[in-house]
Amino acid sequence: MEITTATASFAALSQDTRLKAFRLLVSHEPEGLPAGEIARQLFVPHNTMSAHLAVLARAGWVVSQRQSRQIIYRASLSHMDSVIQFLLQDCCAGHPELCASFIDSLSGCRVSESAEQDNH
Amino acid sequence: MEITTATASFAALSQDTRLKAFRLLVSHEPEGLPAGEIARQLFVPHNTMSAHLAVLARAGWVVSQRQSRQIIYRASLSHMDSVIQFLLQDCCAGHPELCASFIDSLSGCRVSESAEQDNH
DNA sequence: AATTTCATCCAAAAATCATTGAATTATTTC
DNA sequence: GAAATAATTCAATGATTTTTGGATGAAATT
Repeated sequence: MEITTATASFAALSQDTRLKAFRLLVSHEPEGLPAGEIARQLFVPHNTMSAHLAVLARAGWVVSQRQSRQIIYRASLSHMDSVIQFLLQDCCAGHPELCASFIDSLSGCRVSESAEQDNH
Repeated sequence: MEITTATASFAALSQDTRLKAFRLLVSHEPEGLPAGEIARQLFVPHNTMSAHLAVLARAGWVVSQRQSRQIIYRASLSHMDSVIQFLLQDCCAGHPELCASFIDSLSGCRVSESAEQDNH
């Protein structure tokens, strides 16, 4: 990942409404939510929300798809994965012990019941 | 992690010089680097760098410690861990399959030789 | 084809952030 | 204690971002 891609990604999540919108979309995977519904749930005017969603989309955090009159937004979990990889990169090379403790802290997340495939 | 802590954290890394400084410090763990040295390596005036380091410190990405005339900065790997946890949080609850693929992608990071302890 | 609904685009004002010369503080050295 | 070194703080300017009223676009309904 390029450094400019990374700064743009962080900038996109550096704003309250946008971070909340992204998290909302993560919690609504994989169905997604229409723009207006996101605005409603976050108590933000639609045009303001639209501007924020455009920033998130430009940065790669969300993808959108028209569905009749609505535009459905979805979180891009693969982008999230890329950003996390980027952060850990230098660390894993020089300090594998952090990666170890990090994997430990993820161990609460078991993959037993749901085994779905996802393609975004 | 509070949402305002999270937005402040992302804002701190949303600027080229600051992101580079943080990565530089990650790659210099655990010794750290003095402020002036960071400024020199990134070709930034010291007062500009000082302002950026203050932002990183306020957000929790770095910690500093005076050592005679210099102020040594170090990356806070534990803060990085917290931010990543925050990002994955909603995901692990609802979509454990992403965490799985994420753990997979970390598997290249072996912890065999270095087994140091770290306390920040 | 006019109306309604859902959403984006435009443009301008307000707010926030980045940069840097000059001044200041803290520490060591002579 | 004066000079030198390392870094921060101050203040002012320039640049970017956020917000939103109003206009426009795209699809469905009548």
